[in-house]
Amino acid sequence: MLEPRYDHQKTEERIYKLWEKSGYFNPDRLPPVGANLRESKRESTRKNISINQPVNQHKSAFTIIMPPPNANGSLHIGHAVFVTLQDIMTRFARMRGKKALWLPGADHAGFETWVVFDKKLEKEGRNKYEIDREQLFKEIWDFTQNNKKTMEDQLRRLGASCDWSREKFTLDSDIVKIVYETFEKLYKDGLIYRGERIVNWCPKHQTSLSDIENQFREQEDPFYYLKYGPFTIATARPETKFGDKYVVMHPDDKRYKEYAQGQKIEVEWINGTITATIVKDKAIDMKFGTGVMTITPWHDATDFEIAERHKLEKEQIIDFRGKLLPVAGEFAGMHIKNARLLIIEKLVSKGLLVKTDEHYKHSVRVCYKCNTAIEPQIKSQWFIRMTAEPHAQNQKSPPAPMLRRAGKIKNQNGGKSLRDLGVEAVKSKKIKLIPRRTEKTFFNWMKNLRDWNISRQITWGIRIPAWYCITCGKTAVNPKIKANWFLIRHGETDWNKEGRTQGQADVPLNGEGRQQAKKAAETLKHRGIDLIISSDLGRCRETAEIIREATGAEVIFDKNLRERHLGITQGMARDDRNAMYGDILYTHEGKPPGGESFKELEERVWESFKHHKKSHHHKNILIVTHGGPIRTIIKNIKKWTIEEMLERDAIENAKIVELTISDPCSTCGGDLYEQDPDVFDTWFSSGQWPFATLMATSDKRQATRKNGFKTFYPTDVMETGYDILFLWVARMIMLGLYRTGEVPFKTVYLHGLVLDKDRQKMSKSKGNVIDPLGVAELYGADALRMALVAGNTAGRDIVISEEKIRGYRNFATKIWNIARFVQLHKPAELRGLHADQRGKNISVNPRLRQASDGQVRSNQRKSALSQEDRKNIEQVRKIKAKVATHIEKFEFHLAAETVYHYIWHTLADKIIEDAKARLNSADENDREAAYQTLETLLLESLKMLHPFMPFVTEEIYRKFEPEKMLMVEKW
RNA sequence: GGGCGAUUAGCUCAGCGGCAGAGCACUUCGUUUACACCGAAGGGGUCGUAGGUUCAAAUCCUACAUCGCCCACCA
Repeated sequence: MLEPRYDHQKTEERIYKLWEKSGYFNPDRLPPVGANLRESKRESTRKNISINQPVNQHKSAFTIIMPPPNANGSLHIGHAVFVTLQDIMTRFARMRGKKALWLPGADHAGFETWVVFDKKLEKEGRNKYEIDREQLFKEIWDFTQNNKKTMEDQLRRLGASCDWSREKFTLDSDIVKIVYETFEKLYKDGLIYRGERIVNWCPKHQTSLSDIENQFREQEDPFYYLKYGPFTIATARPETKFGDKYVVMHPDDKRYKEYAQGQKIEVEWINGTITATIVKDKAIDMKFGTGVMTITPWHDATDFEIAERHKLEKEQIIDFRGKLLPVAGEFAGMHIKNARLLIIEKLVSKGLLVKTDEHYKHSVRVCYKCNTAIEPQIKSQWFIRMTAEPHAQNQKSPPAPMLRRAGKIKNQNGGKSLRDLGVEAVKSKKIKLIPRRTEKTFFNWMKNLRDWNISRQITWGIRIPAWYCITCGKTAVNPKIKANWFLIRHGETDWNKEGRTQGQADVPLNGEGRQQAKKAAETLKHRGIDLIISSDLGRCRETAEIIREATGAEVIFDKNLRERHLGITQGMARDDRNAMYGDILYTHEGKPPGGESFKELEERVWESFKHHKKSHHHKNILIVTHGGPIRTIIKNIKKWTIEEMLERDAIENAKIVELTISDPCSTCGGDLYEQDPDVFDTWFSSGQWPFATLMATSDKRQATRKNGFKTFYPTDVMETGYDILFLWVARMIMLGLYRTGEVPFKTVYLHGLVLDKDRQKMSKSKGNVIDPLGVAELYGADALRMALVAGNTAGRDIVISEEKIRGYRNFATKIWNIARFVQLHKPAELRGLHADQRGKNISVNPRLRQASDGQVRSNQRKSALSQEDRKNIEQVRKIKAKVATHIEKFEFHLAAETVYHYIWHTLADKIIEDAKARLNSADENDREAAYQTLETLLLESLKMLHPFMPFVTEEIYRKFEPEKMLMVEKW
């Protein structure tokens, strides 16, 4: 008997476990159609099934790839929206007999996680720049893995019927491999290039960002009109103006027709007289200001493009931390914030400031995460070419130099650009966006696409698979890596600390040195070191020993890797040594009394290195040695002169230098490479998510998985928030089409943001955040799901309030009580019988069920049903069909409201009320018919409510059909 | 500057050519016998404004007003 009140807290977890245990989340393990039996019963009934049923009737697949939540926090209410909508579609498809796959995952979320983790470090009083790259990566890895685990549990709490056996993380090695292949293919097709181009630099996070990772902030700044020779130019950023030596005007501007392109004039400028060159360019707006401007190509995108067009020189004025470079003269080294007013003062004193507009309003690009003003910089970065002709949409932009070889470009798409591929897929309706109006937004954005910078200067992410030949700099994309070699200097000694010359003196590590070695060992632990080759001097030997303990690699010693012998200077304080022997020490061939020359060291060490490389080139080797030998090795690889080498900073204690060995470089024959230090923009990897996940789920254990991609791709629906239409959806469309030749999904359903009942965006600072798990705890996941669906259309923001959720909790109780009522009125002769027995003995119920499915109607015991009964059964059939149509048309709100209305205001308020008298009737036949009708209506209602409120419906269904699972019942 | 959207009951929103709808809130009444997380009845709207198309407009078209979102290299 059902409890008087439905207790979601006791039920939901139990039901979820039941589903998960059944294995039916995995479409490969769905029961044959019509053979819906619980796990425990399966074996015993298998024979029966095979006689009557074909083994698998699940012909077509239905696939949704879950937008992988960022593994840097826990789920918020926005996640609950996607869980609800996607679960509705998946459960509906499953009940419709499809091989329904909802593939879950999590995103490492490169920059976003980096920002979150950075804040965490700040709180802990740590600085990310002082943490070793490998160490930092590992910490963030652990952080994301923990979050991921939490999120998985949360998804379960919300009832997500996704196939956990296929779950993927964006950093899984099989995913990374696929991402690398895409990168390589793009490179070979000429759609990806590395170039010195202007990028959006966030000075706080010290990385470049793509164009869409910026926001615009309106602000008011003083606007300075400056005298520049015969012209007046205006700027809001005087601190960039030091190097301005081009003055640009529109070619048609009559005011300046006396000036010719290329003409040179002398002008008095901030730090003295400079020679300015006249440039005529149509990018100038004649109506703005004086119609003349000077340009700063290094720090402004427009200026950069003008400079590219006219092949002008570019000079960096501001460094990557926002400080002025030597070109700024007396202001060099100052932060631009502090320098600005001082520069203005100087301009005033030189009589160069014409006037100031104090209230100039303009929008400034800011980092979308930290709101710091973006500082455009020129940097060598990887870009994806989005358009057929570089910047063709914009006559102001010429082809970037690196793209001049346009003629060579070829790819399988008949030379179509990524943009064209995407636009055509949507235009031709191969991909449909819901709501339809977002297609306009999509086209509008695609029209103005610019090349996409995918390099990020952060640690957290997928390292770009580009290696550069250390000797000549040639690029090798995704090369076959034979081995990784590491050079490490020993840890600190007391002599290091005191600045005493060590040479070959046998000095032990100090405490700090041992700590450094341990830290390095931690880092190297995961790098698969096969062999450690160490200098035999104590400080190296100890370092090697510490690393051996962590990595388990064997250690061999090599005297030839010792530090340079410094003869009588060994033990001397550095200053004294340099005073006495500096002239000799810092030349190639000079040597101190009793010591070695640099040349001798170099010959000894380089011979040794070459020897080891020859014998161990296929192994991962760690060489533990000293500062001198490491610099020597690098000098020889890079073919530096001794002067070039001496210019470089000394190697720090326990500093690791990484070298990759691959096939010899086709240009110089060298086989040592260093990897690009940058990682991918997260969206480059998540843009490949639909095909990457399916390609990667070819599990060795299950033969059926091998065709995972073939069966489930293209996927059916991509359901996500409209806020990432450009960031993610557009990229998936383009990369999916490019890589697989097919659309990644047929329909895109975009939902809105979740707002509170006052239409406010939820934010932690406003304190109006609704925690979906808290709500699920309080009112049940079913109630939350219903509240998120009802009354909301695609693409519109979703307003949710506690009252609304409470309303649907009441609904769960309502249907529970309907079930109680029905159960309570079960005629005595039907009570205590199991469902299948009942079927055999009485066979009323199955017949009714058939009728409700609109199938053949049996004449057997027809008289038992009243006219009204038949009408009611016909009605529920119609309602169910209507609900199905709504779901198929992605009108989830209408589907939900239809079910709600039927159950509450038709089934409960009318049908049940009308049935009360008959259920107490003296006529046994009538009583039975009334009951059977009600039970049928209830079970049909449960079916159509199930995708929306899976827990309570499953729980009730089990009370009536203990052998069956509603989740896989036929709709 | 360009694009997209919204304006319907007190609130949140559906409806998008055929008698103005839902949930919540409100009013009145009811309830021993599935449910007060309930039931019955009810009040409440010139569908932003002004034109137009149509037999018929909340719905289609055109302006306007107000609000919101997205995109954008006027120095």
